[in-house]
Amino acid sequence: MILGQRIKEEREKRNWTQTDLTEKLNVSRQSISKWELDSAYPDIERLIQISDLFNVTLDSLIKGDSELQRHITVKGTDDHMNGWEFWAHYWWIIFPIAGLIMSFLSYLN
Amino acid sequence: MILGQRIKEEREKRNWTQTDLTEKLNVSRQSISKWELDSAYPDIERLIQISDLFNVTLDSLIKGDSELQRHITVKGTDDHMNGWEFWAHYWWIIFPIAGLIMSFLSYLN
DNA sequence: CAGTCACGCAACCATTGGTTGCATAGTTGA
DNA sequence: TCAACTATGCAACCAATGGTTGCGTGACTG
Repeated sequence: MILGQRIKEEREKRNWTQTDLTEKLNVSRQSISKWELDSAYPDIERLIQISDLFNVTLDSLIKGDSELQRHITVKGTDDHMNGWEFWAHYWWIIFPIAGLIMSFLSYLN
Repeated sequence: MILGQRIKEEREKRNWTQTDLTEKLNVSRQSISKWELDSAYPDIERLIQISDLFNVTLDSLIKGDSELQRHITVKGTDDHMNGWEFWAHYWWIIFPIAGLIMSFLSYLN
């Protein structure tokens, strides 16, 4: 579980102490320590508070998902995708490849 | 809390019974009933399983967030990013633009 | 109307998240 | 150098709650 790591990360990014978080989330400092050490997990209500406080998605907190990783997940579990979905997923790789091919063709000219 | 509603929604969308979910998630049928009635919340590990099984984001499950809302949130809260973060975020757009510029330059040749 | 399916309710139990209190390491300043 | 303070981790305890088993009920169905 990556959650503890992520919470600590976001906290330190803001130069907050665990005690600082205490006030913002209304829990004891120990709870926060536990969360960060993966010795316990915050309950759902507090998870929402945390994601709101840090302005990050729950997926980013819990799964450590970045946008990119998320696409991979979707891809791995999508049983079938139509043409449009394919484009929506892979335009970012098709685009530069197309660009490179174009430049190569121009070069041949 | 919207979670129960969302789970039920995704389950019924697939015409699954609670018992069907039982096998896929390795919990008793009662637990699932409780989740859907907001009489209990699945623990984090199972939440991840659920989001993977249904192929939806955790935010969508827990907050009821749509993709759109999610993007707005993410975008609106990025406070500052250093050079590297910028690259990490935007390489996918810089890449194809570079490709297009290259092809254009080759064309001028 | 017996059998079955899908689901909710109630009671019990075990897990675990949260709290209080104490210990430790690092830092600061007289 | 050593008290004082800060930031964090560890241990023990307790209450909350998630999960399970067992039972009840309404809706179909042959």
